[in-house]
Amino acid sequence: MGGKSSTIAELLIVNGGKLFAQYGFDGVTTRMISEAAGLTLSAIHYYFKSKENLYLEAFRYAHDKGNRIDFLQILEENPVLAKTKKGQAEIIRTTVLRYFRNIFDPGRPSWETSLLVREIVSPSAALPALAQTFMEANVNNSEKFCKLVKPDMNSDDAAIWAHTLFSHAFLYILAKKPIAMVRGEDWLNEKLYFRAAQMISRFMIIELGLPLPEDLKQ
Amino acid sequence: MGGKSSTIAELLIVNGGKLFAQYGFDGVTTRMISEAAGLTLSAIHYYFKSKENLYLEAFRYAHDKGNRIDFLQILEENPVLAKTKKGQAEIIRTTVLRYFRNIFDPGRPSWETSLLVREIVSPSAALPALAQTFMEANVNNSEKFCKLVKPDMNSDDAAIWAHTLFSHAFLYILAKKPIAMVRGEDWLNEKLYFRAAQMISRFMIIELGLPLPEDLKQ
DNA sequence: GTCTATAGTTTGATAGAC
DNA sequence: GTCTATCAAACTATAGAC
Repeated sequence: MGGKSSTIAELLIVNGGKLFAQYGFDGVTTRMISEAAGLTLSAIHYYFKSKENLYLEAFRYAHDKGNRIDFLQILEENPVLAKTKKGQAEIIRTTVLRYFRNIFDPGRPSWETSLLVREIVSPSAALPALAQTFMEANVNNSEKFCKLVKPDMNSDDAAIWAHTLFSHAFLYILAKKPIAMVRGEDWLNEKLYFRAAQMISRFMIIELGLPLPEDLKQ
Repeated sequence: MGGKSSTIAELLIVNGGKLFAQYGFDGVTTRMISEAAGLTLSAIHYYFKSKENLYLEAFRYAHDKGNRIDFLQILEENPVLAKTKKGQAEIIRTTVLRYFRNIFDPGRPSWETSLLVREIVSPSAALPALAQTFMEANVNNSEKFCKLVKPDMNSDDAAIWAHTLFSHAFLYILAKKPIAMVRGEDWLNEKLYFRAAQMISRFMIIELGLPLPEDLKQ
């Protein structure tokens, strides 16, 4: 039944999560996981009963570790910002930058994020949980912010607007290997993520008719 | 040895390709494919020797069927367009629209596109071929066009600029199911793709400092 | 060429010694 | 709790009848 904070259980969750994030549920065997953890196959079934159960626990682990970052969050921290157009633009710029920083922070193990994203691509029994929390917060809150700035905004357009941020992150998380093949191993570095964040926030700010901060002007 | 246009071989390729596109290589068994094709397991090994071989043939099939759509293509069709800023904006708008139309045309089986995209997410032995042709044409030609319009454009920024289009398509192809869960089954329809194409081309045109066509103004 | 039957592995999961 | 040994099922692939 997935011991809560047992060292061994967490060892299996982390090693399993890394492998699931990289190869997907079907691409990983229980033997691969137990070997990576320096244990035998039986350990998995002792702590988690089944492979699927281990996956769900790894997913929950990754899900709980993910920081909440969306447009409403910064608005909650500093409600005054929302009152001016300049402040609203600032919310966008800060959110996009935080979003990229959080996802691509090299000092933070990124398999948690990859696992969540891979669940979107290859849905399993864990998808409903992901849809209700992660996507709800990201997509729907973005839409709420969008309509707060521009009340007459079409609901579909608001979603597409938000996708500009998510789809870039989605691409950079999932297509790391092919991108490295085409553009070189070191291309997806911190500097590039910063430039991407700049361009994306520039678009999102202009699209909502807000004034562009000085440092985002071309 | 993959018979070139034998009806049975193509039947296996199409049925296998559809399943590979949906569940990935590891998520599909040879029995699933042969049953879907109304044949027995042996047919696969008779026509293609191995499961991996069938996958590679299905990938090649999907790859060959994919129409080339990139910014340089329209420029080749109508070289005069590139000479004015208005024409350059037109190239962007037309390319983005064609790109979305091609990918999301309901009258066209879309498993070919899904299979190519899934190869990006879960690379196999077929990735190098994909990287050298599909991605080369899409990403690099976009960069070339970008620099043609704006010669002093930073090379990294040009790539990020192009990713705006690709990442949206990437998201809508791969995240169909979770998006349907969050926003409803019918949300990703033709009308939405058209609106997405409008917003994306609006961004790409503005970002390059080109004049916005009348019908793209908000 | 397409089938049935089956070989040879690998998989997830279990039993039982310690 | 962790191991070795093993099971039953599913897998890819092959052999051989027709």
